[in-house]
Amino acid sequence: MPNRLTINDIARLSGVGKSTVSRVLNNENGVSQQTRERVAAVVNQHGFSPSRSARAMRGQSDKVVAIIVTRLDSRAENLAVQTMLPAFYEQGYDPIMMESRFQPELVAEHLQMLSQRNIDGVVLFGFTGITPCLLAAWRDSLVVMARDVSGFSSVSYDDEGAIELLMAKLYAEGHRQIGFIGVPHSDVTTGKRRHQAYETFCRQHDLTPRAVLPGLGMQPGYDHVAQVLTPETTALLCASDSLALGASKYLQERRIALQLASVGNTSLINFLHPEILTVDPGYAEAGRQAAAQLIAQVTDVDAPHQHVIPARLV
Amino acid sequence: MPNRLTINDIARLSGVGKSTVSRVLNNENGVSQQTRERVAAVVNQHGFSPSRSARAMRGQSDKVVAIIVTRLDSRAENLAVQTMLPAFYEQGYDPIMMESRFQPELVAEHLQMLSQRNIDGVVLFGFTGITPCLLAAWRDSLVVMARDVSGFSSVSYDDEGAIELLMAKLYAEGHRQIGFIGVPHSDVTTGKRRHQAYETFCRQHDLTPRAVLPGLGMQPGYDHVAQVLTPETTALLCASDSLALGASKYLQERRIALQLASVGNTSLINFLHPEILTVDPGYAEAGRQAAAQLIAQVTDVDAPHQHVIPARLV
DNA sequence: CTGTTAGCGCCTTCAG
DNA sequence: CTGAAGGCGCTAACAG
Repeated sequence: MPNRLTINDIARLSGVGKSTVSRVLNNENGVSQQTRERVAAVVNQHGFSPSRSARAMRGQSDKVVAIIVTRLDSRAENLAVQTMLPAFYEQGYDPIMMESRFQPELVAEHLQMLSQRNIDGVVLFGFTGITPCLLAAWRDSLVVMARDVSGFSSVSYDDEGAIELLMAKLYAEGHRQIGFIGVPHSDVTTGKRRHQAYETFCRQHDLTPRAVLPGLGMQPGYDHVAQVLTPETTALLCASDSLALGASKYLQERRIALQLASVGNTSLINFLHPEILTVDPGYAEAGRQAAAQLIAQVTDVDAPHQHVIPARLV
Repeated sequence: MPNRLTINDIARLSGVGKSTVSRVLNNENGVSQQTRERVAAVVNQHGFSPSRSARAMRGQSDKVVAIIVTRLDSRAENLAVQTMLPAFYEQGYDPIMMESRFQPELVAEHLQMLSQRNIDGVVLFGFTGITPCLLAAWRDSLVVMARDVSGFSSVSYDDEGAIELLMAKLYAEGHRQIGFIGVPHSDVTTGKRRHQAYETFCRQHDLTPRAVLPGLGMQPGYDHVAQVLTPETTALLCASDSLALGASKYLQERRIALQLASVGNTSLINFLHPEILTVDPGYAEAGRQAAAQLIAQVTDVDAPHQHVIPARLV
């Protein structure tokens, strides 16, 4: 692993000056085809690669980005990160990872730490409590995931679309008593938007809404499903896969047969409960998009931009 | 986020030379208390932090490590990484993450990429197909997780101990017909060792072993449980939590009541199936240990070392 | 105790 | 088209 060769060695080995080697390395023009090939040969032969630190010191960019997830074991975020990583690597960026655990203070600490690293940019998975002022210093080099923070780039999911898709499908299948289990409105996206989309659909189709908003997680799902169930209920819409998991456990225990539907298409739920109707919020695409957007932004070819990923029934 | 101050600025601002500032920054001795405090004040006041690249170039390390997980959504690995990250950050190391997806070629590619990055060290979550020669170049700066590769540092789980713990408990509860569902022996740890520990316990306690080794994952668990069930079977031991999840789905569907036991204590399984007897292989501790070992090793205060984390009933 | 002087490996003028 | 010379921010000798 020691890459002890330097640009000087390569220069000597191929009988040219360092600047020429540098030009070849950076694909600059102003080098004869002959020389270029000769240098390239030596470079490849020795598996030489320029020192990133030296580069960084000269220019600016370290080519390092950070990805701050809420929890490492969030299935949804995993799916996004899974496409994000390769996208970054392809462009020569090294992604370092951090966990916020839904704590704004931890985000602050992490960003603090990152600012001492001369990081190029940050992808932050948003959650309740993230405020613009917390991120102020990063206006140009930050992409928020799953949430839109005014003034910042973001890649978010189509909450309304996802709910509409599911509701329309349930409705088409004949369901008229559809319960909803979600997240408090303090969570704008998973909470407020999804719930409102549900309410809206109910209103437009003359259905009686019955909703409960205990919050994210399996346990809340389990504990609170009962509250939206009436003897007539035939279907239940869940704002997230963890809620669906919890709710479905409850229903199974009570032997209550209900058509479940949920936002969030993960392998876990697909295996455990293939009967659940799910919609893919586009995690994979969101990951790619976030990486692309961040790179575009820090490479100065793009301005902050709000991007919404369309949902897709599966 | 631009840390535009340099050591020179600090020197000027506090009326000393750069070397003095450097000494203060690195807590070296040979600076009067007076001067030290004055410089420190200026540093804090301006929130100055030295450029990592410049430091790295001057011969110090980059303070960057890589963590190569098999899958970002492995619950077991998540738990280990969750403790590993803070451990690295505390020591000033930036962890970059990669996914191997159980493909040795991908590991090779990643290591290749890392060697051009002048990385300090690597934590690699092992799997079948990882050979010493693949890792040869990293002998001194690599820690393998969950597997021991001869000649390399490793942090592994106590496979035998975990199985014994579970079997002993099942036995103590009166179970005499205990099935086993595991992983082929090509996987030395989760596969061979756990299965053999099962066989050994059966032999020692005069039980009739009944095992099937379809491989990791929920689907294999679901598809193959039936093969180890007899009318007399009262308990089933699973080599991993995903197998347990699969098996338990099958049993639930068939309304077969069985005491399940499984290696792998994750919140998912604890919620979904609290009735399953689980043993914690010590993921959290393993993560801490791996980080500590890697740091000790690259700081040159330690030699490669095989570490085994004890299992613990929960 | 403290300042001065060299580079680390690279990119970037600037001459040739 | 190419090489020589500087300097990025920092640390490590070496002088005072």
